Amino acid sequence: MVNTVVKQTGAGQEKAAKGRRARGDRTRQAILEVAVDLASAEGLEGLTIGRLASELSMSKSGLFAHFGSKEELQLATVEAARDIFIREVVRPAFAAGRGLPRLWKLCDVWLAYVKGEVFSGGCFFAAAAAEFDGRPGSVRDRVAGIMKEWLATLRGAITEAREVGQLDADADPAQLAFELNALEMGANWAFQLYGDRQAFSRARDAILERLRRHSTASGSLLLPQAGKGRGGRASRAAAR
Amino acid sequence: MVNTVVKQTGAGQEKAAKGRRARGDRTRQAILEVAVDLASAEGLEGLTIGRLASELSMSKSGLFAHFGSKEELQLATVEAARDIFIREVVRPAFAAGRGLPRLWKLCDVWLAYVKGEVFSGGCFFAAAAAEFDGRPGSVRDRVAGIMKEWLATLRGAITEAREVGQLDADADPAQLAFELNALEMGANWAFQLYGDRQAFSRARDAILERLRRHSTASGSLLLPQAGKGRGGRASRAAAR
DNA sequence: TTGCAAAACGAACGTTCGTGCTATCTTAAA
DNA sequence: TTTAAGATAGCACGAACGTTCGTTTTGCAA
Repeated sequence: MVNTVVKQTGAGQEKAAKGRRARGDRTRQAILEVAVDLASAEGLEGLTIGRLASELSMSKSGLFAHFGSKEELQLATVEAARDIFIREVVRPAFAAGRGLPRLWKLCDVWLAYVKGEVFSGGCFFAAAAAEFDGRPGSVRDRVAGIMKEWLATLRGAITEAREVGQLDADADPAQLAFELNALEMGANWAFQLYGDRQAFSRARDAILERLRRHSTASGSLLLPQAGKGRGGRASRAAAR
Repeated sequence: MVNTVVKQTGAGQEKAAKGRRARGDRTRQAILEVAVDLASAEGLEGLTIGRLASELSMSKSGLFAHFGSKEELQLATVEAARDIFIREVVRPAFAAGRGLPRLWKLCDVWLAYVKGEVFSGGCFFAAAAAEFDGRPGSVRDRVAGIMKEWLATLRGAITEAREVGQLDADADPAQLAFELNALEMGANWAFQLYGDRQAFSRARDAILERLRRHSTASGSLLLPQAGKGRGGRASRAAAR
């Protein structure tokens, strides 16, 4: 039953199965993989050690030993979610050129990250922030810190876009970042609560409108044309 | 200990203390008053019968008898929150004239409702929606229904404003309602997580910009002037 | 082959959860 | 003054929670 979690493969697995310790690390990672998905759907508090253990067909105590406390498990889960977020959203967006293309990509990939159900409960951090915003503690602090990172990333791309003359000088980075983030989270909210996929095209349209409004002549050429792309049903039907 | 909750006042109390039943109803209401505030801060699931009972200095079983199940308690709490929301937000906004004034008032009063901490955990429904969006059941359905009512109220005001020529004909009510709601919830999010009061002026500015963008010449006269009103510190310092 | 530390287990701890059952108190009506 | 219904309390339940403990299994190193 132990090896239900971590199969002792012969060789050629990503990280060579070197020592006893490595085995433990792989189990830990396997636990967190499930924990992250479970927590995004049922909340970090609803993420129960017993539930998690039975989901992985291992004992509560064996699982518990990896973390030492529920709070540590929650923190590790948050950290694992951050890794996934960076891999799925931040890194791909940074493949785009500095400034406006990157800013737009950040927003576009974020919407895809929710739409594609990278986490089955939508944006992990939107859920965690709502759950912990009223409970002081290390989990809350970490979640708040990560969302600050995200806002800083948006602000950074906006500032760059201004510096290279793609956005007007009167575009306030903090204000614009607030609005873009709010529209993204609004799409997440509508999709989670109503399964409303149209929310993504609404958010997309609103964001593009926002960006165009502050774009210089050279900047606006870097944005997708209206009615194109991953838009709603209507825009696809009207295209061509 | 009974009368810790409902004091047996002589007379002149709002509803005359008529019968045994009326007394129970008043206790029920007193329970819900506390329940709503507790739930907005700690969540509808974190709202515990034992905790609620000790908060009211009454027994678990005595309190429990009023509802029969936790789910019924949650539903009653949601309903009580809706009553408060209607009293604090919808009703005041409907005092404003039909169309654009009412639409703006809806947004403005909503921001005040969060800023003024009508519920100590911020917008009750934003919290409840985030908590229950992944758990099917009657609570989720009711919360989703109430938020649909709110969006419909926004859409209704937008449609009215269009009909009386205050908003452009090309302003899509569903799209605009989505954006206004997203910006409001964004302010709630920033305030809950960071205590950031500036978020209110950011949301206010963004909403006004949205409304002005779609306003006709006659409509724009009905909106507050830029940089005036309950804005942030900066706008107050710059005024006059 | 044996030794030994890491990993996982199983059982139990004390607490809290939601939920019943029954007795007692309060009070309008008879 | 008696009666009966409604409101509340007291107590107990089974389950699940996070956590601790001692033991067993596992697999590299000597």
